Amino acid sequence: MLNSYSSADKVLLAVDCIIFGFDNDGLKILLIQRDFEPEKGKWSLIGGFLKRDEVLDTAATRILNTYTGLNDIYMEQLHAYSEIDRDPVERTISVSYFALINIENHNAELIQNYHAEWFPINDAPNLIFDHNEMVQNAIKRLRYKTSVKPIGFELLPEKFTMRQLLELYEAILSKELDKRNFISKINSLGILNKLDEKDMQSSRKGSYLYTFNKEKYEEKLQNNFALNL
Amino acid sequence: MLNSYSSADKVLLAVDCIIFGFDNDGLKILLIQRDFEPEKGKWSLIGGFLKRDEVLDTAATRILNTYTGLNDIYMEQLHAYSEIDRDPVERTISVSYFALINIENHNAELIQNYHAEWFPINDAPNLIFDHNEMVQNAIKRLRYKTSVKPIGFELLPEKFTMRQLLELYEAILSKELDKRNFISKINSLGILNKLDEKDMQSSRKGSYLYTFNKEKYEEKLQNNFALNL
DNA sequence: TAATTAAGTGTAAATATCACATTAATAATT
DNA sequence: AATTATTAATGTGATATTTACACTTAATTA
Repeated sequence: MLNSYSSADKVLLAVDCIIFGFDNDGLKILLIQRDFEPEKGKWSLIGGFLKRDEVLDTAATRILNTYTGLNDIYMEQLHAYSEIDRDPVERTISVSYFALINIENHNAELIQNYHAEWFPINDAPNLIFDHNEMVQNAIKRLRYKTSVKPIGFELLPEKFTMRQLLELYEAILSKELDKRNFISKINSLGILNKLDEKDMQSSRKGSYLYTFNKEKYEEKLQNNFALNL
Repeated sequence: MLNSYSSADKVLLAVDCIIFGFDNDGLKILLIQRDFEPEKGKWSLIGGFLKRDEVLDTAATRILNTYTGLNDIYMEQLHAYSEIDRDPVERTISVSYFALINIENHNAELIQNYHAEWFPINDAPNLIFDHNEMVQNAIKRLRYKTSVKPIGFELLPEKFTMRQLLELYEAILSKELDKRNFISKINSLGILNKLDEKDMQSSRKGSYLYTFNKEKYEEKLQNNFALNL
C-alpha cells in the first residue's frame, strides 16, 4: 500500500532562522553559540523544533522572538533540508526561514544571554550541520527578493539617508552601484518620503533623511515592479 | 529547555508533486483519483510519505517514477505546508515539488492503473486538502523560473518547432506573445540548434525543427541571463 | 576666509523593447 | 499545369530604459 498513514515514519521537524541585520559595518547575520550537545560551543543558526500545535510560520516567529525580543518581523520560508545524517542525534528535517531586522531594534540583553552574536556575512564562523549551506541559499534569496520587492527597508532604521540605502543594496548585491542612477531609480518608484530633517553625523553638509512610504508602496504593488540595479 | 530533542513532537512528512506537462492542447497537470480514505474518490496531487532512509528529493523522484515510469526528470522543491488540520487523519507536513515532463513520454498504462489523469491547468477539478493552493504556487514558480532559466524545454519533445515553443511560453505565462519578437529573443540566447529537418504536420510550407543545445546553454549560464517575455 | 568633506544633481549615448506587414514555401484543389 | 489556401519566416523604425560620467553646493573646521 503506497499511502497508508500507519506505516509511515515520523520525523522531527526543526526550524532554522537566517536573521539578517544591517548597520554601518554592512550586512550581518545573527548566530548563536550552542550550549548543548551535539556540537556544544560551536556556532549555529538560531533554531528550534516545531511544536504539535504550531504552524511552521508560527514556529519561526516564536524562535525569532525568543532570541531577539522582536515581533511583527518580515519572515519567509526558504527550503526544507533533509539529508539523512544532517543532525547526528536523530533524523531531523529542518525548514529554513529568513528574517530581516534592523540591528538597532533588537533586544541586546536577550542576545547576550543566549550567547548570540552578529557576524558580517563575509566573515562568519563555520557553522554546524548544513547551516552554512542554508546561509548561502538565504543570501541568494535575499538578492533575488531585493530586485522584486523593496525589501531592504526592513533592515534600516525608520529614518535613513540615501547613502545608507545605497550601501545596504551594495552590501546585499555585493557590487558597487552608481550613486546617481541608484537615486533616480529609487525615486522613480515613488515609495520614499523625503523629510525636512537632515542627518548631520555623516557629513558637514548633512544629508536628508527619508522614510519608507508603505501606502505608496502598496499602491505600486499591483503592477509588480522590478528594481534592476 | 529550548532545544531538547527528546521533548520535541514528531510528525509525518509527505511529499506532493505538481507534475506539469504540455501537449497541443496546452499546459496540464497530472492528478490522481484517491483510492483510499479520507477523501476517497476525490482528485489530489500525486504524493506519498517520506521514508526513514530517504531524502526529500529522492522521495519526490520515487513518487514521480511510481506514477509515470519516468526517471531523470527536472524537479524542484517548492514549499512546506504545515497547517495543523491540513490532513484530517494525522498531523502531516507536506513538502511540495514540481516536475516538468513531456506528456508523450510518460507511461500511459501506469497512469491508467493508478486512475491518474491529465487536466488543463485552467480546467482542473477541485483538489483535496491544500492541494489547490500548492498548484497555484507552483504555477507562479513555473512562471518565474521560465524567465530565469530556459526551463520550458523539459516540457517539449526533443525536436520541436518555434510555434510549439512559442505556444508553450504563452501557456505558461498565460498571455499572447509577439511571434517575431519572441523568435529573435530566443535566437539571441543562442541555445537552439536549427535542424535541416522540417515538421510537415502543421502546415504546407513545413516548419523547421529545433533541438535544445545543452552545451551552449551551460556556457551561457555563467552570465545568468534573463528572458523577458 | 580658505580648505575640506560628503551631498546633490542632469545629460547624452547605447542598448533593449515594442509594434507592426509582407513575402516564401508547399500541398491541395481545380 | 495553374491557382488557391495555409502557415512559416523575416526586419525596421519608434520608443523606453539603462548606463556612464563630473561638477556644484552646503556646512564645518582650521
